[in-house]
Formats: sequence, structure tokens, C-alpha cells
Amino acid sequence: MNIPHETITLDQVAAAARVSPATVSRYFNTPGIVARETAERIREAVEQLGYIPNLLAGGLASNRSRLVAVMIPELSGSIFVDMIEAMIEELSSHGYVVMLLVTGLKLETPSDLVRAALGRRPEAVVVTGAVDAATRSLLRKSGTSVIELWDLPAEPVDVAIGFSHFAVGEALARHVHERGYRAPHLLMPDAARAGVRRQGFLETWQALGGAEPQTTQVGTPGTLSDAHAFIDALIASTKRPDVVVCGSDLLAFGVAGEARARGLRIPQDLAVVGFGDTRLAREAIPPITSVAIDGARVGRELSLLLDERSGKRDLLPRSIDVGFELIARSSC
Amino acid sequence: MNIPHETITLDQVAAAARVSPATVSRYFNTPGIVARETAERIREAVEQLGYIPNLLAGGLASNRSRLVAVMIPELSGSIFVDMIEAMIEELSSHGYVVMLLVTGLKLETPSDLVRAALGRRPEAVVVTGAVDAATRSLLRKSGTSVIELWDLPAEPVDVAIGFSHFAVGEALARHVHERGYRAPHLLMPDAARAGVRRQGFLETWQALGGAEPQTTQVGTPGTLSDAHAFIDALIASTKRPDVVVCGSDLLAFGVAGEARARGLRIPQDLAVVGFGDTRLAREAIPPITSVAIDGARVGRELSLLLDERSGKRDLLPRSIDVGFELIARSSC
DNA sequence: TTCCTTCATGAAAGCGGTTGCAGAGCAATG
DNA sequence: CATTGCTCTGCAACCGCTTTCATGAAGGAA
Repeated sequence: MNIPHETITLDQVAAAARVSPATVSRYFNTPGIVARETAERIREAVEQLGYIPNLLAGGLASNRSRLVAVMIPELSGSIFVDMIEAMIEELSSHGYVVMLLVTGLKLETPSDLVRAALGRRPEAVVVTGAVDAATRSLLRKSGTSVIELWDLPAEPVDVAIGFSHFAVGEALARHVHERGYRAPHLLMPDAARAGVRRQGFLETWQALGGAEPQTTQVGTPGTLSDAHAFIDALIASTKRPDVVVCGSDLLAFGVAGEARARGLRIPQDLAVVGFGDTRLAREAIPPITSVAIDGARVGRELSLLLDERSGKRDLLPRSIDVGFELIARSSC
Repeated sequence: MNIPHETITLDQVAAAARVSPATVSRYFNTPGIVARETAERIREAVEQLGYIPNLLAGGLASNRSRLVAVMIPELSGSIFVDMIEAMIEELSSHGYVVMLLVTGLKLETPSDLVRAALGRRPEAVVVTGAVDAATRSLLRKSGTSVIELWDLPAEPVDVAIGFSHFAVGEALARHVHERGYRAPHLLMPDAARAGVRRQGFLETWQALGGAEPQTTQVGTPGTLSDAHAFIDALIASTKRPDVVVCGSDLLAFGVAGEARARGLRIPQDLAVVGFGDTRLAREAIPPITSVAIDGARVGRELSLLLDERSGKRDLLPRSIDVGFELIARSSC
């Protein structure tokens, strides 16, 4: 730290190993084509000097930054966090580094943020929610891959990795119906995708012959306070649902917790279903039935895609369905 | 996206504005020294071409990556998340970009991860927890600033930004005592810093003439399940505490929630205190008394430090105390 | 008028790698 | 023995920007 540091460069390694810089570069990037004993000499030199390749320089020269920008509205309390975490780990193990852009909940993303990110020439920009027009055009112009997460839009901008929210709603309706519940209440954020899940639920429920469920909308994303307010209203009301289908685990958790505090038993007096399969759902008492998305799988698909795109660009927009899994627990 | 993209370079902007590349560079980096009307020409050219500076190249040339690596054990359920979020926002607004390294909970950080991060030549590496020896030596050799977060070690490796955990323990003891509670039970993770808080509490409590509090240790970081198990034990036990001082908001939240579900009133039958001032504490019913750390302030101090260090390195290791605030709510 | 500053800009040498191309060495083939 | 085809390595031209140094113009002092 304190001695103005002498940084080791590739040239020095090359000199130490008595080979040309090009060969050292190949040692790192295409190990297969370096002769065994040359490689060994280089390995020793690298080790001995403690060389760490400068990826800034490498990225500049090769036009491969191995950087992925992830835009996320907020970190704490976000339903994406578990997935982002899994994604980061997966991408890391493939040599990609994730830079996080917290865009804030308001729809408009400050374009400075995006510009700063694009300045790093990321190989992909992952967006988790709606993208405003300005940002969208910026991204389009930039030429990076744009990955839309958590949804399968009919016309993806570039690539979408996600699942069908409609199908989730469907599955939830089936599950709830199968378990014998007949008076569901939907507690959902007013976001687009939650809306699609609700739609899926409603249509399926109707097809199953159920009566029109009640619905409560809350702001995006739902908070514990929303859940508490909901239970307040529920207690006060005369016609009670037998199950609450929530737009997120946090909502479900809040509903279940507050219901219990008011003396209701879960699931006998009130069943609860969440969404996201976060630890909150897993560790609640009782554990909450939820819908799991395989975050690691998303990360894997993403790094696969990037590796494949490197060099020859695979230009077809497309959707990758990673599916979901309804995990039945004792809350419903 | 689909047309193999023609990237705009600084040279093109220079040509369009009829100035040399050097001047365009100065326009971005030291705007003050460019003549007003030249600047205007450049601004137009930039706008018209939609130029976004390549920070990879810039960083390489200037040896200023404006990148900060943040090592964090885990993202979901981490007590750091709120702070990290605030930090990211603060750093972003100063032109820094954060890359996140999720190191996993085990103490040993895979050195590949660190190496990959260092390859990007970050200006600082922020570590939130203990660092194993291998990583430490790697960092030391690399010459980047190392920022230890959330603690004020007697001998910081480089720079520490944090607060006194001992003082937090002290403040908690005072608060609890002042409110008239006399039988506290400490529910703490077995981590080093939580241990210091506990120590602070215990010593202060003793100084206040209180009887030796009970203590329960859980794994790091505490989980909801830990909290639930704790309440189970508490219900079964004959000598009950009147207040539970928890090592994290999550624990406090779990304790309060489960206690209520068992029919205890908060705080009359059992008071609860948390740590971290997360939304969980704020939104719980009743809201939970907690200790807030100003994450944004940490981010600010960090970017200040980095700006100051750029160029002439300020070589003194030092500690920056950002303090904390005990936020009294109705749970205690 | 002459000389010295100050201000704004340009020329060019890097920053630390990557990669297309060419060549050396060597075994296999005709 | 000449040719061909491999495998491995080196040369050198970039990648896109920053920054030192030099220069010309303009303004002020002597």
C-alpha cells in the first residue's frame, strides 16, 4: 500500500519466462495452444511475480469487457435479491463481473447512470423491470445485449430470460382449488407482471368453477405495512376469505404473521400463499407455500448466452423460459 | 443491436468538432480549461453522435478505473444490504461504479474471485467482514485501497469506515435500563463484532448495577428460525427476561413476531430491541427499537476519500467514525 | 516595440494488453 | 529429397483514451 506500487505487467512476465508477450497472453486466453513446457515456465513466472492480468487493458484490446450491468430498482426488500445473488455467483464463476445499478423505484432511470454503465462497455445490460423510452433508446444504440429478466414478453427487445407469469397464476389457482379453498383473496402489487399473474389466477379460477375472488391492490413492491393494513381490514370485514394469495413472499409473510398475532391459525383459519420462495417464506412459522424461480439457472443461461455471442453475434432476439416451481408448504 | 455496431470514438467527435482528440478529452475530464465556444462545439458533436466515452480505455490510460469492489458474504438477508444500497447510490452519483463480490459465508474467500476483481484495477476494495490471510496478502500486494466497513479496528489495514460496536452495546444497555427493564436476555450471532456489542452491553449493564444478563448465541448471521427457536425455549423456561436484545433486526423481528403469535404483548410482556434499522424493524407491529447506521454517509466518506487519494496518495491508515443512532420505537 | 505571461490547443508517446499474419521447426507423405 | 501440414511462437499493429510537452496567440508590463 504505502510504497507507490510497482505493478507487474505482462511484458515482465514474458521476460521472466523468456517468451514473447503474445505467448503469455495466449497462456491466459487460449491455454490449449501453448506448448506444455512453455506453459510451465510462464506459470512459474506468473506465480513468482504475483502477476494479475489487467482486465481493463485486455478488455480494451479484445473488446470483451466481461462485465455485466444489472439494473435493479432497489436492493433491500426487492423480490429480485435472491435471484440477483444467485446470478452474481453464477456469473462470477464464469469470469464475469457484475456491476449493480440501483435505479430507484420511479420509472425514469437517470440516464447518467446508464451512460456511466455503458461507458464500461458491458457485454450485457440486465434489466429487471420496465425501462423508460430514453433508456431503451440509449441501450439500443449502444449495441450491447439487453437481457430482460423475469418475464417473457411477446416481443423481447433482445433477449428475455424468465417465465410465464400467467402460468404461475394458473398453477396457483389449481393448487388453491385442489386444496379445497373456495374463497381466495388476491393481494397484489399494482405492477404489470403481478397483474398478469392475477389474470392467470382469475381466468383459471373461473374455469374451475370458482366464484369471483376478491382483490386488493397495493403499491409496488408490497410492504409489510400493506400486509398489516390488509389484515386489519380483513378482521373488520364480515366475509372472510379462506386463503390469501399474495404477490410476494414479504406480503405473505406479513399477512401470516399478523393473522397469527390476531389469533388466527394458519392455515386452518386462513391459508396463505406467497411468491418468490425467499428465506422469509421458508423460515416462517408455518413455512409458507410459494413459487420458486431458479436464480442460478438464470445466471447460467446468461453466461452461456454471452459466451456464445462473443465473436459472432447471435442476432436473434429470443426468449428463454426457465420455468418455475410451486413449492407447497404447510401454509396452504 | 442487430447491425454490427459502429462505435463512436473520441477521435470521431474530435473530427466533427474540428478540434484535436486531446481537447475533447479535456472537455470531459477538466472542463474548466476548455474555451467556452470550443466546448460548445464539442458538446454539439457529442450530442449529435451520441458519443459515450469508453471508460475502459480511459481507465487504462489514466490509471483511474473509478471502480470500487465490494466484498460481501451474502446479499439476501444480510444486515449490510441497506448500507450497501445507500453506498452504491452515493458512489454512483460520484461517478464510481460498484462491482459486487459475493464471497459466501465461509471465511475463506475464493482467491479467484479476488483476483478477478483486482484484474479490473479497482480503486478500492471494500470488505465487510473478516478477511482471510490469503486474501489479505493479495490485497496488500495489489496496492489498492482497502476499506474495512462497519468496524473501527485498533489497527486498520488501510482505512476503516465504521463505528464503535462497544459504544452501541453501551447505548443499548443505557436505553434498556432507563426504560426500566431489569432482566435482559441477549440474543446474538457468534460473530466478532456482535460479540463486541455484547461486551459493551454487559460491562455497562454491570456498571449500572444490573444483574448478569442471560445470553444466547446463534450462528452468523442470525435467522428467523433462530428467533423462533429462542421463543420456544423462552416459553418453556420459567424465568423469563423482560427484554430481548437482538444482534440484528431480523432476529428481533422474528422474536417479536413469534412472541406475539404465542400471545405475548410487545413490549408489556416482552420488549425487543434490534440492530440495523432495516425496514423490517420500521414496519413491524409494533415498530422495533433499533440502531441505525447511516449507509449513505459511509458511501460519501468513501467517495471523498477516493477523490482525495487520486493522484497523490494519502498514505496514512485511518479510521473514520460515522457513529450510530439509537432509534427508540414502541417495542422497547 | 520587445519580452514575459497566461491561456487554449495540438502532437505524440504511452497505458497493458490482443490478435492477424508469418515463420521456424519437425514429422509425415509421396 | 522435396513437399506438405502441423504446432508453436514472435512481430507489430492496433484498442480508445490521457497527459506531458511544445506552440501559437493574446494580453500586460517595461
